[in-house]
Amino acid sequence: MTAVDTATLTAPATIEEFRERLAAITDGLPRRLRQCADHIAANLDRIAVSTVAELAAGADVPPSALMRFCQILGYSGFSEMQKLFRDAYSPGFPDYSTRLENLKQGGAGTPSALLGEFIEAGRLSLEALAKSADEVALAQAVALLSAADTVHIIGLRRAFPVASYLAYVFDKMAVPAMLHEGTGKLDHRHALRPGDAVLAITFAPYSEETISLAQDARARGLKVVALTDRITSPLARVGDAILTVPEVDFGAFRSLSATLALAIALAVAVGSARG
Amino acid sequence: MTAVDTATLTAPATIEEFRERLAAITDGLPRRLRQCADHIAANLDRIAVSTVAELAAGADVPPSALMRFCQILGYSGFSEMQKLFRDAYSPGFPDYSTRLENLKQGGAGTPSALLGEFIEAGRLSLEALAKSADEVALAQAVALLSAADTVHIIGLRRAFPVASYLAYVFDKMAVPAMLHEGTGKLDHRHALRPGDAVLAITFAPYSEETISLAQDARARGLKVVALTDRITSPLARVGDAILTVPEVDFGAFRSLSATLALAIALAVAVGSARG
DNA sequence: GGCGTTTTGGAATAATTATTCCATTTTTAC
DNA sequence: GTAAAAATGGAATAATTATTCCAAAACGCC
Repeated sequence: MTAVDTATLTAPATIEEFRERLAAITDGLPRRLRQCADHIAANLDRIAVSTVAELAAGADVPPSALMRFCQILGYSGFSEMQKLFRDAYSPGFPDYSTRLENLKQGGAGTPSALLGEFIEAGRLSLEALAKSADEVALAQAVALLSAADTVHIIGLRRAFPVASYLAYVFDKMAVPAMLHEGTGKLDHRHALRPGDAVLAITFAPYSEETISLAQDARARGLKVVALTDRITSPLARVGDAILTVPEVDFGAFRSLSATLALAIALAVAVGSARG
Repeated sequence: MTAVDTATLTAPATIEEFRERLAAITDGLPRRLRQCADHIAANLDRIAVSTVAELAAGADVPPSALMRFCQILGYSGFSEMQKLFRDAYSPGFPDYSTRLENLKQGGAGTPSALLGEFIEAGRLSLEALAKSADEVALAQAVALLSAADTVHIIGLRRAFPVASYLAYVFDKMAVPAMLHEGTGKLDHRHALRPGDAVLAITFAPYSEETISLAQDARARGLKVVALTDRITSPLARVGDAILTVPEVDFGAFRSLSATLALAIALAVAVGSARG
């Protein structure tokens, strides 16, 4: 047997474990078995509703290779593995996908097709956010902003809609907040006072004004909450709490669905925390 | 045979048809078969991943009763019926829902729970948009705005983020556009010139300024595209093209996911149509 | 209450699908 | 280049699962 059989003893019991195991063993697998791994990884969602023969055909291997693969993963066979996916199967239901197909069918570039793409991008972003959201960072951010006197919100360009919605929600919830828009090239920096906090939002390509304001606030000892796209963003270096949001772009534009969901949750949580 | 067999000839080919058929025949079915219908209706989402025996057990009937039921619906047997559900199965990622549960588990009111709710609201909105989007109205709206000289965008309060994102996208795509924000109570109404078009956005409770601007534009012979929540909205009366978007609220705040998806699709389509 | 009709349950069978096994090929190590 | 080890494909078999069929039960009608 291969070096892999150290892993043979325990079969993954959740989809998450399954993913990890898959990633861990894929390298160092012989050709046919790797084809299995690749195809399985790319079609996790179809395992629940496929037969050995179908999956094997998709991976372009004989059924027996796929059986071996299941056993390497630690299962007694395909059926046992499939059970995991059948139990976890959640209905991403129904006509939704059919309808999406219809929308896209008009052909690339038609308004309906574009709409279909943006809907899809939004949905993927939300799902990714559900999976990746950092609960600890979110709690931190809520704590920082709840303790602040005034919340200063800054987000320009593509981040501006988010900033303005935050300002709206804070206003409705009676949280003292100020929206910094670059109108008239004034940066209203003097409005930052000790005890305040800054909520800064920016995505690649990062806007300088936003980063500069955040740095400035930091230097003056104010707390900074960063809402950005990656942990490697320049904003992440100056934030006391870092919230990252995975947004799926379609074409040049991002959907903002995930970003807004996170932003509202943050704002509402802060609003309730302040009573 | 029963009175039902008039329907026997054609088997439902989509989930939607299946639903209708089910509803249509359930009354007037003998006891065991009705149990099948009820259980199937309540577990549509598990058909793809279940066996005859499992479903029969769930409905508390012998397998043969379930087989008969499938045939009454017009299928050759269970397998053929199941195929419909296996094919239509849309990849709603397996652990997405698990993770959502985890987020919500923190307890009502915690930041994570809120985030979970907003993600869910966003996703539902997007799905509803996919199902309800009016392709004809969208095409009309694109045509109107593409033909305009300048596009005037107005959306206040909760609609403002949408308006500002539209302004951003139009700018990036070199479409002449002007964002009307209420700054300083100026309404810049004189900026509306013959040949321009207005893109107005408002949701209940509808903002007067937006409606007033739209009416004014209409009176002057400009084309008006309305982006709103219902067909009965006051904005719908003054629009040359009406786009409605079903948004799921959570608490007092709406997710905007669906609205933004529609808005970007519209903007990008207009951008490409203009060259 | 008896007779024709419909419905029912379960056992028998057919079809499909998973799994094993081993002869053959390919790779690896020397 | 050769021998040992690993990987492979496919045919044979086992297991599961779907489907049919029919005797028995329930029902409706007169």
